[in-house]
Amino acid sequence: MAKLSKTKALAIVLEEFERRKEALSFVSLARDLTDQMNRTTVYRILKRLEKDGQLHSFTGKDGLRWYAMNDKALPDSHYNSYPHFQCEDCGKTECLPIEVDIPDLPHHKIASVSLLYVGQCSNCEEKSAQ
Amino acid sequence: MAKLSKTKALAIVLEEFERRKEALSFVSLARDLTDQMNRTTVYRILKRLEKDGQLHSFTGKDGLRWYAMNDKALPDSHYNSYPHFQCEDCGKTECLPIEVDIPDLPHHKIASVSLLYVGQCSNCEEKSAQ
DNA sequence: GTTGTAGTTGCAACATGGTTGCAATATGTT
DNA sequence: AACATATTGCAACCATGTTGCAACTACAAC
Repeated sequence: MAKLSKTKALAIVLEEFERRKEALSFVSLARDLTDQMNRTTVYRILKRLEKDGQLHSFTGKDGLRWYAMNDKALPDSHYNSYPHFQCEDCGKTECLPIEVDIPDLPHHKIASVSLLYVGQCSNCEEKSAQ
Repeated sequence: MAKLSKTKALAIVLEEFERRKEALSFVSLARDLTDQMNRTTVYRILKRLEKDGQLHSFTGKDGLRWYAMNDKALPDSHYNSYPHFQCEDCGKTECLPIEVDIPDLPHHKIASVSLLYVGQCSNCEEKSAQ
C-alpha cells in the first residue's frame, strides 16, 4: 500500500492548501469541496498526505481536526512540537512559525507536544474594539 | 440562574474526582456512572462545576473533553496555561503541576494557551519495554 | 412544615465529526 | 492492452456532544 497516486481529487486538495495558505479543518475543507468530491475522499486524502509528510494535523480548541502544509525547510521532527493559534471568535487557525522551548518532563517519555494559543486574531480584535 | 444546588448527582461526581485524583473524560465518567445518573446529567454537572470554578477542562489528543479538579491554592488564571499529559497507549491523562513559560505572540491577543504533552506514562513504558 | 420559585434531572431526539466496507473506477507498470 | 494496486463514492455506522421539555428536587421565605 501507500504509493501516492496523482489523482484529480488529490490535486484539488493540494491546490486548496496552496491557494489559501492557512490551516484548514477537515470539516470546512469537506464543505468547501462538496461539489468536487465526497467527504470521505477528503478525509482519506488528508490522512494520506499526512502520512506522506506533506501535511501535519492537530486538534483545535473545539476538538476538531485541522491540517496544514508542512514547511519543506523544516525537519519532520519540528512538527512534534509545533505551535498553532486559533481565534476564539472566528475559529480561524494559523500555524505559528516559531520555536517554543518546551521543558522535558521527568518520569515521562514524551513523543510530542501540542501547543495551542487561543485568543483573538487581529481581524476580530479590530471588530470587537469598535 | 447559576446557584449551585447540592444534589445527590453532584455529590457523586465530586466524590468520583476526589477519589480518583486524576483527570476524567466526560465519556469515561458518564460510562462509569451510568447506573447512577443519565449521561446528560453528567454532562451538565461538569459544565456547572467548570463555570463554578471547581473544575477545569481541556481537550485531549483525540479531541475528547477532559475535566479535572482545580487546585484551590492556585489562582483561576493559572488554568489559562495549564499543561497536561496524555499517554498515547492507555489514554490516561494527568494534570501537570508545573508552570511552563509560554512566550507572548506579537500581533495576537491571547486569552489562553493549552499545552498537551503526549507520550508514554511510566506504566505503559514498562509494559512496552518487556 | 407548606409553599413557591429557581435550579436540576431523565429522556428522547438530534447534530456533527469521524470512520468503515464494499463495489466501481482510476492510475501506473509491465 | 492487461494487470495489479490505489482511489473514490456511497451508504451505513458509531461516538461525542447538545437541546427541548416535562417531571422533579432543593432551598429559602414565610
